[in-house]
Amino acid sequence: MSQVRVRFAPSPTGYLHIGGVRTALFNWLFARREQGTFILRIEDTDQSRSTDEAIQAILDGMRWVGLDWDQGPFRQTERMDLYRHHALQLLDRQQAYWCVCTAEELDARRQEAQAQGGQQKYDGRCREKGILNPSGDAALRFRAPQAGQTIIEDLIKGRVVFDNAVLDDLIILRSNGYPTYNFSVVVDDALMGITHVIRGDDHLTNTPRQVPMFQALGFTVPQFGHLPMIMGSDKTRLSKRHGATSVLAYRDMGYLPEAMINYLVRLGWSSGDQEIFSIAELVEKFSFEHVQKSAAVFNPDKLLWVNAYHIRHGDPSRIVSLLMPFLEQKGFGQAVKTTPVGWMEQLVIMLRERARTLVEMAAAAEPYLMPEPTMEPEAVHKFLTPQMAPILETLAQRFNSDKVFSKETLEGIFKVLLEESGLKMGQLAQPVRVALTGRAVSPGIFEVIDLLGREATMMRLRRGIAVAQGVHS
RNA sequence: GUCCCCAUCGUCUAGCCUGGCCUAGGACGUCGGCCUUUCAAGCCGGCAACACGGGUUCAAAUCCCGUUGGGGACACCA
Repeated sequence: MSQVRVRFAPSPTGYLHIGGVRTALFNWLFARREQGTFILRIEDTDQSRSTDEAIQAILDGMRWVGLDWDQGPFRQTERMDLYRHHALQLLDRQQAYWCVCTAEELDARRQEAQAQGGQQKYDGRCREKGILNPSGDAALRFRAPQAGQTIIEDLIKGRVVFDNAVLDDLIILRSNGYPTYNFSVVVDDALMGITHVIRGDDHLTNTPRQVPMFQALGFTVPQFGHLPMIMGSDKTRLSKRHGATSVLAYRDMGYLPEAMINYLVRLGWSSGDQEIFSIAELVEKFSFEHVQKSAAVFNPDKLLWVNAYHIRHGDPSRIVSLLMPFLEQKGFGQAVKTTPVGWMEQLVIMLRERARTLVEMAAAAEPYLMPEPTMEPEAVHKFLTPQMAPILETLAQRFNSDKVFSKETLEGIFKVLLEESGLKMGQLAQPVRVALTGRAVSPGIFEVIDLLGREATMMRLRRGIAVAQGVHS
């Protein structure tokens, strides 16, 4: 049984795009499922566009979503000798030839052909020149087959047939000595023993160009699987216009990596009616059989829902640690450090029902992390009225004299007071809520009291009473 | 322009390969209700799709052909 070897091969020309993450994910899932090897390769042969920052962003993004690689990251610029060696080998075998047409000439001819509506491919004028030692700048071209067909048995699309007549004599070595994409991929995929090339279907038409190169080089042709693309709401290729497309932007917006993975995998893949998956479940269930052939529209609303689900059902201690950077950003770093872990977990459990992102959760956490939470003016105006002051005072006294200060006894105190005063639950709970949190919206009032504990509850209640009495309003 | 891919609710999809169980299922969103101390969460329900036209067949969302529509590729970018 031959071991599965797959790769993710991004070019470092910008941040890591979520479309790229999905491609990486499918490769990773397949590798893990088959207990194969997942390789990370950086395709940086375009010197003018590749940057070190982009490489860093790719690695950071991959690490954040948890797609760990078994080999690499390899950089193509460190493997130049390999490409040159194999290109020259093709030259020796006359499967490649030197072309002395300049980029400008080619450009002009292409435009002319386009104007006349003709085929936009290299006219082959250097094909039979037999140039052996080009004097000036020259590029090496692959002699592509012009007869017959190239047939791809795609893992996702099925059988795809191309007439070789449409094949161009691609440049494989630029005049600056650098290999071009279609050639370096072939050499690397072959040398790295890649068994399955899983990539976006924008590469489908590159496949018949690459297959003859594998053959000319004497390499085994790998299997191919072309994933449908992700599109924006207007059905055009997903780009910045549609919103954030960098994975790290989603991290910063408070999305969980597992939610990102869960959402992305469902974009083009399914397992019956199931919507929520753990990573382990995905590894167990993933297969190309259920990968969709058609493109999918990215839906931020559903991603948000998936994220909220994972926040609600995730391990609280994990959510606490993921939440930490957002709390630090708000200046609560110190406050949290001196807070017991168990208390933080309770806070998260209390807040998770109404937070769709970690950013929302951090905002909701504020009143509980500061000794004197800021009071929303409208909430104060509406609920902390002078006539509420005596009732709150009574409540405070009874709370204070309560021996155990537990959720149950406090609820009892509340009930008795409601009966005595004739107030409805909402009429009492809202003022208390504003006194304790400064807001008109919060988790259940007894949960809040329970989390705050006697001391903080009493302090805040007193402050609320003062506000209600008009000490400042 | 040439080549290639694709086509089920607004969106993600199940079903299609191996026609009948489909009055087309689920999810997001949306609308209405329940629950309720606010807001959520949860629960119940509504609206909403087989692109079109021909075949094949007793029977087609499912098979075949065409049309239309969408996407992708045609660089000394990847």
